[in-house]
Amino acid sequence: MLDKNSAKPMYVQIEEYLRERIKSGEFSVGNAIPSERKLTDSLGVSRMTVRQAITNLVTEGLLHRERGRGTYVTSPKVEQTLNGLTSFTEDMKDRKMIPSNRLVSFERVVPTADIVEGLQLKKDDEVFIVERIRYADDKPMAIERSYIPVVLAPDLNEIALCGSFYKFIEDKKELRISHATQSMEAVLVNKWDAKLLGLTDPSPVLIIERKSYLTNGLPFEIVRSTYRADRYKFVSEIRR
Amino acid sequence: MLDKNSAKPMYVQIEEYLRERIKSGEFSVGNAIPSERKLTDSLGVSRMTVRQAITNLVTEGLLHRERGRGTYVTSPKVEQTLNGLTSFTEDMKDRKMIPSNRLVSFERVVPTADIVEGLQLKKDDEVFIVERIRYADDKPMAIERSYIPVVLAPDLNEIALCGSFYKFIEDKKELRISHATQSMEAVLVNKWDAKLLGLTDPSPVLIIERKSYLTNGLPFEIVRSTYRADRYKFVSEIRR
DNA sequence: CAGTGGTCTAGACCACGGT
DNA sequence: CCGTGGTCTAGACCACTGG
Repeated sequence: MLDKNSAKPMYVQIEEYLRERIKSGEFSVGNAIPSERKLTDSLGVSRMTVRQAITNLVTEGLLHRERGRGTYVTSPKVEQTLNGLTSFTEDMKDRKMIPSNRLVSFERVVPTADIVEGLQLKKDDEVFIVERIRYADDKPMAIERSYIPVVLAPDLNEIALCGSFYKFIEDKKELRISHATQSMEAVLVNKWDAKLLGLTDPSPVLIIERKSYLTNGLPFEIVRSTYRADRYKFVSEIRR
Repeated sequence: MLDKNSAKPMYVQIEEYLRERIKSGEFSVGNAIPSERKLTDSLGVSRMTVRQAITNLVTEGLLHRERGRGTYVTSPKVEQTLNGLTSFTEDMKDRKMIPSNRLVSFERVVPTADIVEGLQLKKDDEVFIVERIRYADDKPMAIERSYIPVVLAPDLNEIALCGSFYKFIEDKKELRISHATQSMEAVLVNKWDAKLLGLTDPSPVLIIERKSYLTNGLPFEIVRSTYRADRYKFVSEIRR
């Protein structure tokens, strides 16, 4: 069942073990899983190790603990992938749509003051500005403009942009992405964007600005997007 | 410094200790805090206890660990309160605006099928429907319609609605709130809502639907809101 | 190499819930 | 009362980063 010699830590194996039993219905929604001490015995590990696995699943929202009673299975979590920091590509795949995109422009310039401040740059530091139109199922979904400090990825080029930029940062540059702050508002589309998005008359659009950070606390990208409101609904999960 | 006999667990005291040193600048952004073993010695607790405190601060996003190097302070978290599951009242206070509201209607009815399904009700179960106009700085901000199962709070009345409904649920009813799922989209306002919100002509509004859950996995409230897009910007923080 | 975080053990006592 | 999760100890070995 569990492999003590595996490279996988025991607590990860225990997480998978519990996840499987829950998915299979052996431990069902609303009911308690075996107590920590029972799992300790049956799995042959120490209680702290069992607790580490359970704690992770509680943080994920799959289980919840009740002192003096037990540990229970919560809702089935349909929303699994809807959270988290994802790229446009991943986002559209989650929505069962086929993503594609067209590069409109790719420049290297000294940015305006708001970007300098937002990306915590020094005076005269350069950024790449990448402007793209994003499609879902071959219909325009959003206009996207990204600002990326040149110093973080001096070798960024149009080819690297074809794949996932997040993957590029994490794999090629050996930097780790931590989190992002995002703002969203609705406005009426302007004429220029309307043309690019294939909209007519007064149509609402969603303006999303996202700033992404590395684990060292430095911002590495600002993205400003304009989404067709008739095709895009933003879904999120909020923890108390 | 730390009080072993306090009702407060040691790891909570250690969290507070670290938070204070970070706020005071003694442990500053981008730099490492003392290693786990040094904290173990200087605080006179075991390493697992120190780790528990640090793990919580890492989950919060205040620290991040680097294997073989150390534990570092991340960005100052301006967004502190912008996340989390909050009520309209709390939300507006965060934005330095004064919230108020007008009760439009308060009914007790058997709801439509979508609400029955969304709240996992049985046939003929009743809900309260609370309709309110929400104001910020005395100007209309949103129209809000809440659906709450009668069975969860049979004594709900207009007075209880003056305060925080979340507090009512948690304190009076001894239920614990876990999380919520939320969707947000932009549309053009209809004539009726335009009148209530004081909008004219084609104006965009944000439609937000939130379903909130208890720790036992059951939904306890659905809220459908229509926000004036010209006055409301939705800000969130996303973790990878 | 010494120092760091990552994982794990085999116990312990506590506070709480239900019988 | 017993069983539950909550907290805590005093060690241990590992894998990784850096000088």
